[in-house]
Amino acid sequence: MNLFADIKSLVLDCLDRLRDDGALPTGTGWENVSVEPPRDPSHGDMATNAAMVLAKPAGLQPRALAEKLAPLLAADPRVSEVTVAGPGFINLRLSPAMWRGVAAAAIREGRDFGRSNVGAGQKVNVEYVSANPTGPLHVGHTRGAVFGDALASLLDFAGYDVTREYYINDGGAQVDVLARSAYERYREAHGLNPEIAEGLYPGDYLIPVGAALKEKFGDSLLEKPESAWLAEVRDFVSDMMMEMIRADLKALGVVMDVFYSEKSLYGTGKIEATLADLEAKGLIYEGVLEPPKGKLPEDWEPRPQTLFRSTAYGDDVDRPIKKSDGAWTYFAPDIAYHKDKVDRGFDLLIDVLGADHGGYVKRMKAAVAALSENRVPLDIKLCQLVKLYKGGEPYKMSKRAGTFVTLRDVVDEVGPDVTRFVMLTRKNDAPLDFDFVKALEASRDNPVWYVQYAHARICSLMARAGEAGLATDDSELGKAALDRLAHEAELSLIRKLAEFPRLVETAAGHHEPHRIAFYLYDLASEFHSWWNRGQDEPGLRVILEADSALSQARLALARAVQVVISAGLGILGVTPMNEMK
RNA sequence: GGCCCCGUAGCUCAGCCGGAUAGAGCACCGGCCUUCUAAGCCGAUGGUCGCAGGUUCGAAUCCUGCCGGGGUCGCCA
Repeated sequence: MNLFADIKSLVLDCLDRLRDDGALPTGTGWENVSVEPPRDPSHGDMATNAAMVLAKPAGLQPRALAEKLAPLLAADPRVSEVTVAGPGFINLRLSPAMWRGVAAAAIREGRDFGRSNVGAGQKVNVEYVSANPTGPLHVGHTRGAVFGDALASLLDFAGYDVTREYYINDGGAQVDVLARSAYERYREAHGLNPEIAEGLYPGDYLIPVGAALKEKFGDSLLEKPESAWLAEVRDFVSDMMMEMIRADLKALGVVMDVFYSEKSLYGTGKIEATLADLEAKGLIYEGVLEPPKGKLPEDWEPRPQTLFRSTAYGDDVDRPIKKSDGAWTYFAPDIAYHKDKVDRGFDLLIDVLGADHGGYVKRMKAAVAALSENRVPLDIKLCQLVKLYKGGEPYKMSKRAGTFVTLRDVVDEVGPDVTRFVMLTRKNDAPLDFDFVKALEASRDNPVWYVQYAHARICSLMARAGEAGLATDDSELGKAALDRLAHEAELSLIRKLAEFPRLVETAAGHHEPHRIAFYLYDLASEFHSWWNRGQDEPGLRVILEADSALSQARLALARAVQVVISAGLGILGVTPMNEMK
């Protein structure tokens, strides 16, 4: 149930009637009309901007239009009061029963409360992590993993048909470097001194890989030229790296639907077909790029290359898809990969990338626009840097990789739930400070703790209520006399609950899962505040010996809060805690 | 130099496909609480929304320019 959506459709119905009566011109759409909680609650329960948005096409003053619309709205039994205010807002007050119905709906619908169908089953591909298979995932990947995963869940909750996908960059030069690095560890496993030359991967995580190579190949690769072992070692090692990465992701609770290998694009004609597609559209030509503006790189020289006319789709310059020696640039398989996504019938593509890929956005959007003939939108979400701290001090150590902090380091330190929540307490395009100490702190300024605490507190309350002889199962709570909830703090809490379905739609529409985290913090805050009133005013406590009907009603409200916290955390991939340890 | 992101209270940040008096936490200040239901609660102060223009009935939000911070910029992906 979504009360805001219900009232919005009421507003739209009334607008239709005004149009049918000739008060509004035919052909005008209602897409800019919104129904939302007013900033100042004293204005009412909900406000619509309909009169202001439609004043111009109607040829009326906003307030005059509002006066026409108001009586139609007031005639609806759900609406108890309508006022026209300010520049033309229409403020609605709903009957308290409507609001109480929200709590009942939350209990009835459980963790499906707030589920929406705005996505209308559209097929969305969310590509995230997509780290090179050359080592363990680090903190930066962790943020992308959490963000992408939460976004995917959010879209699913909002009615999209979501595919979670990982693109394995196993086709470029970096996997050759990986193979050479692992070969040195293989030699090391035979008691030889490894030569970790400049440019090779130095991390200790390759030592067991060297041992595995020894186990598989014995000494058969020693003393052989690189050409004899490179391909075999490369495949073996990148498979091992992917195993490790999958395990890392699993530790964080991330499970992909599809792992798509870059290598699989080669030798299948897919890249060539993509090129042919673009060529047929007149977007491929041989040319020489202008040098970059400003300071010229020292070794700049003009080179003829095969170029993609990305400027035809909003990019700043055309981009090379072949190097001057005729080999593909990394961009070519990436276009082919995105063409494959388009061909698989997705209605929307989302790529989650690190902020250092910012320069890549325009060309990829151009490519997808060209390939899909503007049918399939591509949204690229860039995740900014994570800065790690420990009690306010910068934290850089890693036991495993030596040079960078890994996903495992973080998860081992604070657990997957805290990792995930904290990573979502900032919007993706803002840098994130992650403090290992603060993340585990039991205080109000730690959002994870504060939200979990609210949930645990309710669990504890339910247990006590049971001991006090009150019914705590959903079917009984669903029958509670909610009309006993009359205190302002209680109604305000219910109104907060009612926002959740609307928030889900907004967050999904913006592709911004962090909004769920912020909402949960607000909700927890509101709940704790209500709860704490019982300290000073015993009459506001949930469990009241003298009034079991009221107790039951308050218990139902608490359950509704619990349900929404649980649903929200579910979207973020965080397990609600039943008790604080 | 081009492009992208960011700039909101002392600090950390929400809010941004235009809407009413710009919100939260921390810090600071003033009360309360010190076991009643779980690790405190209530309240006050605090803002030229980087600057300057523009569009609009209305701009933190959209457009242009500038300032400051970060990222990125042809055979690395």
